[in-house]
Amino acid sequence: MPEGHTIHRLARDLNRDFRGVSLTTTSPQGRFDDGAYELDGQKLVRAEALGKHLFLNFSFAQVHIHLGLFGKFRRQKAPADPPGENKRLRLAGPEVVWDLSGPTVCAIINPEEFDAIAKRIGPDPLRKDADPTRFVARAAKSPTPIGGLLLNQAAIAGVGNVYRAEFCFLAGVNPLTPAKKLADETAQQLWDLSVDHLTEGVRLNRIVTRDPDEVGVARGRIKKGDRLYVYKRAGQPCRRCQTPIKRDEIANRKIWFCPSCQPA
DNA sequence: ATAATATGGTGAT
DNA sequence: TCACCCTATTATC
Repeated sequence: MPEGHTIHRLARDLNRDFRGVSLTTTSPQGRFDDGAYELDGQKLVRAEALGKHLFLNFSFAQVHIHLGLFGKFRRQKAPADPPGENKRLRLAGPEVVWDLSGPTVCAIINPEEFDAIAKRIGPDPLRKDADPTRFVARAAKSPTPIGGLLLNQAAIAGVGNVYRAEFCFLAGVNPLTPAKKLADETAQQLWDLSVDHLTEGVRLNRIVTRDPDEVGVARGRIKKGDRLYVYKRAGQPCRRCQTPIKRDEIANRKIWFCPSCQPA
């Protein structure tokens, strides 16, 4: 399940497999039949990620994909298994096949629609063209809890529920703190954390915020269950101070924090 | 076998 | 703030 790193990694992997390749496209599920028919036989010019949005730029069409909470892309070497019931889109090249299931969005869009999305979302820490001052300035004005602002894709694009909780911990910030009460330096620190950790997320294709030195192995070798500081660890001891981790809710989503390392 | 849960987002109220 | 959409995996009976 996807935060921004997943989508950027996907764009990279799809480019490696399919950039410049003519693809056979089908919608085994049938819910994207028209689109798949239109794309069929076109070359993938480039896959690109903007926050949690994925764009597949074909020779004569652009596809917008958003995985939502459930969406997945899976890769197989050809020859591929027969597609199951729930494949919205199959992209088949001569050597590799990618299947998309469960997306919130999978649609052909026009340039105006692309521009509208690009304009709507905030700076993306995984993009070189991102402007962090937009995030810092917005935080300085926002009465929203910082734990909520970090989930707002118009404020910072690509951060999800795992990273938002982990970044607040790493910055020593209580997630309920109104964003505008934070020093600009703290907002900037949250931005810097997002750049570092999302980049690591792309590299590892997984979320690992834990300091490898604490565990004594490389970040990529940290075992499941040891990779995060607070996410889904309610009641368990803080990895830094042993205080039991607390759970709360911000913006309809659960969030976890250490009441001692992240005081109100 | 069935229920609960999940790294997301939209649109109505 | 809430209901709802999308699917797969894990937990509970």
